[in-house]
Amino acid sequence: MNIGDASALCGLPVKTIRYYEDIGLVEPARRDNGYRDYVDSDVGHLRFLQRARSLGFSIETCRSLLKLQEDKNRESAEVKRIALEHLEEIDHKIQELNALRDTLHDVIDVCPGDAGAECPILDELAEGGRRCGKT
Amino acid sequence: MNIGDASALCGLPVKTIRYYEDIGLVEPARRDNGYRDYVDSDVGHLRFLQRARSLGFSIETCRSLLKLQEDKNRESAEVKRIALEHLEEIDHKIQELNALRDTLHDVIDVCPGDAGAECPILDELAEGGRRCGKT
DNA sequence: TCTTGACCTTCCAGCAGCGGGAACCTTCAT
DNA sequence: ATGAAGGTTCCCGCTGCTGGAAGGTCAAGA
Repeated sequence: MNIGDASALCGLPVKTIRYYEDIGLVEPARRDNGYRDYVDSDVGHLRFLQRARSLGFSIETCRSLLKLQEDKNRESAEVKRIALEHLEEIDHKIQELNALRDTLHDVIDVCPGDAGAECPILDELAEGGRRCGKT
Repeated sequence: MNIGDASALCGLPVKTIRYYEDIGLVEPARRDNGYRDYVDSDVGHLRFLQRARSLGFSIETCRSLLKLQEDKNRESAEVKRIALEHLEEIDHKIQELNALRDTLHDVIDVCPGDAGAECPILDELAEGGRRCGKT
């Protein structure tokens, strides 16, 4: 099957699929005319990647997960470890964003938002009041 | 003052300061020897940028904010509008990450994490169960 | 005076994870 | 025969820096 069909089946853009081949993630056979020829297992891998990426796993982590999926001697503990590590990163990002959000919200709150030039937001940025997070 | 001193005062790496000059954010005078010469107002701008960036504003938004700070005819409403827009983006990201987190947590939860090869996480990625977010 | 070392300068390359577009080839339907 | 809709490679661009190479400058010590 051509790359366009594979794209339709896995939900990844053609460009992305070619990129994944470049970095050695899914390397399909080639036909005489030079066209890539995707078989079902290739599409399966692409779908796997699409889902893993949509869960926020990095490309390199996806590579590891794909290898684990192929490896029949794998231990689910290894997969779980990887996933937990990722979960922690996400939790960490959420924490950071929440702190950011609160700081931003506070400073926005005290801004009149009118036609005057007086602006606590700019003051905060310029002078860096004690309120600014990241102790 | 030299770039190293400016760096120490504003908390930005030397490389970053030079980059900000490249993109026209803070362009200090030069001395005869070619060295950049930062005055207090330059450092003020750098500190402003450091704080705005740490609040997650994009470089281009920082540029706008810096212009607004310079503009004595500004209206605080404009600043507030920009900040609110940014706040919404952050809220949006938080939503996404929370959804991600929940999905990930659910799938991790059912994985035994033992020495066996059986792994619901990989199954989920391969088959894409109904549980996978992003309707 | 010479040298050492810490600065400073420019430029070039690279990270993630693709997307856009040029320039070209292949296939298929009309 | 022709044109559209695929396919191919290649290279640049994005964000926001960061690292490194190759060199110029400056202050202090021997």
